[in-house]
Amino acid sequence: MVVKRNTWQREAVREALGDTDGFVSAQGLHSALRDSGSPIGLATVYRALADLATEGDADSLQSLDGESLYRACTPGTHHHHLICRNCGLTVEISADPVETWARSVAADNGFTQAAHIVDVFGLCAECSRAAAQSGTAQADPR
Amino acid sequence: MVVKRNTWQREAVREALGDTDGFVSAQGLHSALRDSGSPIGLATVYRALADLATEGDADSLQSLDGESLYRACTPGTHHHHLICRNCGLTVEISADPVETWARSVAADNGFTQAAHIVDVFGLCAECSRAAAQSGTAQADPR
DNA sequence: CTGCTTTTGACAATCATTATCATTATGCGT
DNA sequence: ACGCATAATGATAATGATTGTCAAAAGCAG
Repeated sequence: MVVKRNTWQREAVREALGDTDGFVSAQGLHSALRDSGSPIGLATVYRALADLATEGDADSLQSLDGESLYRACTPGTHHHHLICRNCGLTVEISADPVETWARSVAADNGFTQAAHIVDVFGLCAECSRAAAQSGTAQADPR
Repeated sequence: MVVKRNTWQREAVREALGDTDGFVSAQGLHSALRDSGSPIGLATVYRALADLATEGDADSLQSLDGESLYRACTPGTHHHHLICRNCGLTVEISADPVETWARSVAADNGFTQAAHIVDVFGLCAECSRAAAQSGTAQADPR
């Protein structure tokens, strides 16, 4: 691969990722695109996502059950997420204290080009209530 | 499952995990045990590891290529990692400011049972130097 | 020791992701 | 605008880690 070409598929992925608010799995993004009428292939979504990640236009992290999740990464707006592990509700949160902490910790250890993954999972107010009522407040994170 | 039983297999896994210094994949631990003469089964290693993780005796994180890595975890010590995305060097970091921040952010939004993912990626001192010299500071994590 | 129940372990099943490879389409030179 | 070299696509097979299954083999209480 010496020259990179522009295809509508790549753009579609980029756009779909941008339209999504929280995190999406590659598979999820693929079916979303399919539902929107795009006959895009699964492998292509994976490739596009990987490219976006390498170019810095997307962030990737691993979900608790091993899926790779992606999110659009608008340069300039850096924020994190508070995610309900039951209903999937996602709240954007800013984490200024964490930003500075991450930078200093990295610097203290001689690391450069520090990026960080910071996300908080929990049960949102509603799901907390539901869980508390249903006897077993046992919420298996898996 | 009402009663938990003690088997030599479970102990073997616990011990093997303790003897290992860094992180091990389930598969890696399994073959290590096999090499040591234990005729333990792969599925059992997975189960034991999962149990240890739920009991808080082990930490688990996902490697960059999707494997689940485990490590012995002294109960009570909660910490995060600073990982070199080039050579894989891992430094344990404590993140007290982040802990409190995570809790308060979660509480502010009505979330309960907050867990968090906090990991910092970067280039360690050595790799930074190497990258700076080799013209293209492009380090593909994959 | 006996019996009931958990645990094991070999193997099949699953799931996400990656490789394959023939086909299509893009970008550049003309 | 046309054609060509070649990168990109996409259907599908392959891979690899993890989990489910279930009969057989322990553990533990009495």
